[in-house]
Amino acid sequence: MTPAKLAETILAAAHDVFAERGLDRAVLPGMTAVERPRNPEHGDYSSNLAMQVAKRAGTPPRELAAAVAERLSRAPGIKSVDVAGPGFLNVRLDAAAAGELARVVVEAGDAYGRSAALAGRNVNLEFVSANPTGPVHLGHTRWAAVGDSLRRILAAAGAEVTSEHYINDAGTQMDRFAESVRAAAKGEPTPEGGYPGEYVAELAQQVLAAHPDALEGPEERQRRLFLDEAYRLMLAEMRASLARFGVRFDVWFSERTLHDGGAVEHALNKLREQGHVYEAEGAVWLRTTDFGDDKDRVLIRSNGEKTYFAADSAYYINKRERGFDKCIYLLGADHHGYVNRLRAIAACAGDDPDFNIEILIGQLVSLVRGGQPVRLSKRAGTLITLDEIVDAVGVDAARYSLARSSADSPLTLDLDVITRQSNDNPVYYVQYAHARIASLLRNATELRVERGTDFDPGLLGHQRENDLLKKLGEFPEVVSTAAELREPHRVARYLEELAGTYHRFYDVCRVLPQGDEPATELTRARLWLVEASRIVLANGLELLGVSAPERM
RNA sequence: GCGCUCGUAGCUCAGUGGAUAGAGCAGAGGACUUCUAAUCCUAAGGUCGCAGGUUCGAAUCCUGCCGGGCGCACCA
Repeated sequence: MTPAKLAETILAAAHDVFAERGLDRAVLPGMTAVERPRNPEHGDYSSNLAMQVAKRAGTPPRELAAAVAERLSRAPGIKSVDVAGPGFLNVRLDAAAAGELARVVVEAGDAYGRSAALAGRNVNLEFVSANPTGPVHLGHTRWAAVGDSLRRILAAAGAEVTSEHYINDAGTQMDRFAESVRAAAKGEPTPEGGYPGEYVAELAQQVLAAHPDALEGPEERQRRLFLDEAYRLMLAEMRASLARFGVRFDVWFSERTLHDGGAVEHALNKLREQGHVYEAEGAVWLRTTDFGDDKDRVLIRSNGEKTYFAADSAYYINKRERGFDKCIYLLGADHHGYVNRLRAIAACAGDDPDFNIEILIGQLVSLVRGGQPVRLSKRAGTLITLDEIVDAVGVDAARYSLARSSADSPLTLDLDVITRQSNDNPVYYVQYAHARIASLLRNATELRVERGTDFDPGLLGHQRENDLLKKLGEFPEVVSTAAELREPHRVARYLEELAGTYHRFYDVCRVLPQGDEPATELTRARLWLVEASRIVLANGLELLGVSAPERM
């Protein structure tokens, strides 16, 4: 029996009790969930339903709980129901009902954990959106890992997801970048306000290699050539770095196309129609203060140039017109000042800022090495790139360590630890559980022991088997909760718990026959449980973009 | 100054109002004739930043204070 099924059964029992006693059934919630008590004395599952509704039902919680318990204990698959504390219902399942879960998981396979929780949602998920003026670096990496996992998790919860990377390829920063590359090609120092990094010199060499005459001809031709070539090379490098990190972007959206295609004009007109645009001091403004921003924002400067904010507005409106009902932005805490103005764009466009736009703010990653904080700076050359991180620890360890903690919490990475690639990273604990299972299954094949088409779930009655079954049963809810709360780290934490539960099972429950012993029904039942465990570990790791190794 | 955000074990972090606050790592002790010991078991480790409040119940919600990070452009 799955937790969801049990919750339904409990709710049904409560409905019966309410009907019997003539209580108002509207007091009961439409859905309820069961918890897994930490203390094993509190049963396999517990429900606080009676306490939640007692007050409004006008019945003491313990009395209500006792009545529900009496009915519930007669339901199939239920071994016992106790009322405890202020009104908890503590439920134990039959071994057979619990063991059935192994079948549910194995038969679902890859699909175990998927749901329709967010079905019908058409989501645009924007993250990273690094400027194409430098390599993807550590500052972006957390959002790459978290964003891509979120993409996978939202999709698993049934949402239609498009991941998107915005390219700020218009404006003066691009010109400064191109001029920095050109200066490097000429062997000149970096211009004022330009980009000094080593990568700039490398780009310069690449441009010269492809175009030996790049520094000849009219100034304007040179500028254009360096702009086009440096941009093309830099963008290709960014795409390669992110692809190597396992991050998929469905759309790379160029800011230039907004300007060239008239989308900015179109957006301005739309905002005007909604009545939130005005002119003052020679500039054109959006009255974002109508919707919680602390000051109005300029769309067109008095010199006629459109602001970055105008492009942001156009981009949002463009997304909505492409059919996305939810636009999610993943931003670092250094951009939290944009939250109100972005929400105001949605409101000014006539949308619901509490539904159509969602801005997730993540805390920044800081670094220590040798116990000393490391400050990252493009200028000082202490930038750490995504490629360097992957070279040092590999994709799995990097993605996992960034995705396993809540984006809300400031993260401190110790470079000494992370580059040591030791067991300090819990990813190995999880992966090892998968590799151990894969090894066991190889041995089973060698021994010609097969899982077969059926098994007796009642044989899975050992405490450690029960623990494992319960943990496997949690997975679908972990995924849907992670999707609803936009918190991929929940999947990682769950996998660590599952791996631990599996290791403890493995420690005391022999699966395969030893020596000349024959395979038994218990062997087969445990093979179903082991395969179910492998499936959930693999499905969970997939959601994090981390590999599930066959061997370690 | 205004605003946002974070504060939980020595370290890195979980804990969407529930029962005795958890994990990993580090440190102490134990288990290899191994279905992979990258594992398991035992013990130790806490003023959940501080002080009030809300309620049957608060690490969780509210207020104030303290401390860290970040942000406050007709910049991009």
